[in-house]
Amino acid sequence: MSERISDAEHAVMEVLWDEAPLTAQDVAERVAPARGWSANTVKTLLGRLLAKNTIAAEEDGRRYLYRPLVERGDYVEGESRRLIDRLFGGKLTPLVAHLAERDALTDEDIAEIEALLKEIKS
Amino acid sequence: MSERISDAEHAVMEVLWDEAPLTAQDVAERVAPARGWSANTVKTLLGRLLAKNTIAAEEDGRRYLYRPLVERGDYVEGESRRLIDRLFGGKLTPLVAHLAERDALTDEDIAEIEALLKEIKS
DNA sequence: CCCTTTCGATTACAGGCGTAATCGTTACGA
DNA sequence: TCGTAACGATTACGCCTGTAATCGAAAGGG
Repeated sequence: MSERISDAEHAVMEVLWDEAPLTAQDVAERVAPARGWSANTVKTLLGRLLAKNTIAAEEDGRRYLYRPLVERGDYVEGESRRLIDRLFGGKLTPLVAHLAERDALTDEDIAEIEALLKEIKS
Repeated sequence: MSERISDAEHAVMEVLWDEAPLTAQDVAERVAPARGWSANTVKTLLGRLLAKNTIAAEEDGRRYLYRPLVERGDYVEGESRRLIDRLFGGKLTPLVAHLAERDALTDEDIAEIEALLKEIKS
C-alpha cells in the first residue's frame, strides 16, 4: 500500500499529525526552524508525500491545504515492528531485555512499564 | 564514530556476528540464498563495510577473512534508541503501551516482560 | 606452460534522499 | 496598470543504496 516514509518526510508528517490541514507555509514555519530547512525544501517534501499518497491536498484558493492520509499509529506500529522483526526476532521481550541489560532503563521506567502491564491485564 | 549501516549491510553483519572470521564466499553462502544476492553483491557490501571501518579484513593467502569491528549489542542499542527517540520521545514505556494498545502483545509477551522486570529489580 | 577459475578492486547504474534553485503563473499593493 | 511577491511545479545535483558486471592478477588443473 503506502510506500516508505523517509526521515525528512517523517518530520513533515509529525507536523501534520499534530495539526491539519495546513498550508505549505504553515508546515514550513513549524518544521523548518528546528531542521534548518528552506521553505522550498518543505514544499519538495510535501510534493513527495503527495506522490506517495501519504497526504492529501485540498485546494483553497490559489494554495493547498495538506492533511495526512496515513495515521500516525499505523506508521508508528509499522516502524516499530520493522525494528523488532529485524533485530529481535519479532519479539518485544528481547528489546526490553536488551535495554535493561545495558542499563538503558531507569528504575522509574521499569515501574512505569510494570504499572502499564498490570493495567492491561485487568 | 562508526557510520550508519544500511539494511543490506546489516544482513552481512548478522552473518559475521553469528560466526567470524569468514571469507567473502562463506558470507555469500550464508546470506545470499535468503536474499537472492549474487556473490558480487556480497563482496560489494563487504567492501563498503570495510570502508566504514565496521569490519576488518585479515589476509589469509590470497583471500581475506572478515570479522566485525562493531559489536552487535552496540548496533542494536543504537538502532533501538534511534527509533524510540524518533517516535516515542525517547521513552520505552510509550512503545510498550503502543503495542499493547494495538493488541500487538500477547498475554504471553506480557507475562514474559513482567517476569523479566521482576528479575531486574532483584 | 597455458587455460580457466577465483579473488579482490574498480566501475556501473538506476532509484531514493536531502536540500534546494529556478520557472511560470497569478494575485496584490502602489 | 505594472512590478513584485507568493504559489506550486519542475529541475538540479551530489550522496547513499541495492544490485551487479567487468577487470586485472594470481593460482591451480591438465
